[in-house]
Amino acid sequence: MNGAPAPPLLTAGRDREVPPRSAQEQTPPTDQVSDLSVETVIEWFAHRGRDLPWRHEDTSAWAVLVSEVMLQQTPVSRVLPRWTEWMRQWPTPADLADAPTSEVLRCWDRLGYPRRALRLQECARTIVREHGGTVPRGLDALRALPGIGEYTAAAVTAFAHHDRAVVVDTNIRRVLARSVEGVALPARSYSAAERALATRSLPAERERSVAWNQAVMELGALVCTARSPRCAQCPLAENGCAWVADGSPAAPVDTRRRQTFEGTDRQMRGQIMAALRRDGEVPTKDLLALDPEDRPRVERCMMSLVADGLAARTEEGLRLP
DNA sequence: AAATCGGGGTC
DNA sequence: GACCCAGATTT
Repeated sequence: MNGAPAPPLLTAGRDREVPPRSAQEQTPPTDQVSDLSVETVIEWFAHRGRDLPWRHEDTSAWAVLVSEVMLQQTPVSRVLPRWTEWMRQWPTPADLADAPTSEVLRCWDRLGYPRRALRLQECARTIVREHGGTVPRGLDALRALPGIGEYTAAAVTAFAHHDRAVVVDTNIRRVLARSVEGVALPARSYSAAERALATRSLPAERERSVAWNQAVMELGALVCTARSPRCAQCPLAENGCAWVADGSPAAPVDTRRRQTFEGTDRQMRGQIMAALRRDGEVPTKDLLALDPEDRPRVERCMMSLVADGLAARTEEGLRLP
């Protein structure tokens, strides 16, 4: 555990400003979150942190895992009602394992990336089959579960099992990029240098590490936000934030452009899934009407949904699996 | 390393 | 209209 050799400490993101260091420098880098900052952020969280249901003491490890999967690329506000209904219907892994997949996909509703719902059910089945129905401990065992990657395995370890783990999500990346590196935004892709920074910023003591993970993530979600950070309310602003100390320099303009959603297969798949959730079964002719101009696109998306296990073929068209 | 995978709120 | 959101998986 944590046995991986530390990546080169001086590698920085492509678009990072890094103070020049000589190549033969021997001393370990000091750029990390100070003990005082850790205390300050944990204290801030105690007063300003949100009261989210999956943070309650009596919430099961499984319920925490479900929340983490739902929160992958999905804002808290949209997860809240879906998580509540989901946990009411399927409180344990065994409950979800036995549920009809069509109902699972309907309850997932419009959370997006519905393959997450399929993987969550597969995850439940694996937990029942291989772990006696209880969420396993340990990063390796968690990572082996469907739909559980590096982040979610660490989050479940920290927030469900209350063990020490290096949690790095988009919020934590941003807080560390600003407060330690002094840059407005982290690079688009997650680097080994960032993992190393998060690792050396994590308090050694178990209980404090859990509190830090929770608190710094919340700070990124509520204060150190991507668009217009509320530095006036930030406990780090006058307490060592490198970005504020630097005069809050703007992020370099990003010339790359993201794929527009309109007209993509993703949008079409979403429309087909919406129709299936509503009617259960939909004739092909009705699906083709979703884009009369581009029949190949509709057929391609129907094929991919079947291949993903999100839909099944009927004589007429598609139905929920 | 890059592409793909939803959907909606927000600026 | 572009960006963002407690990422994972595949190529």
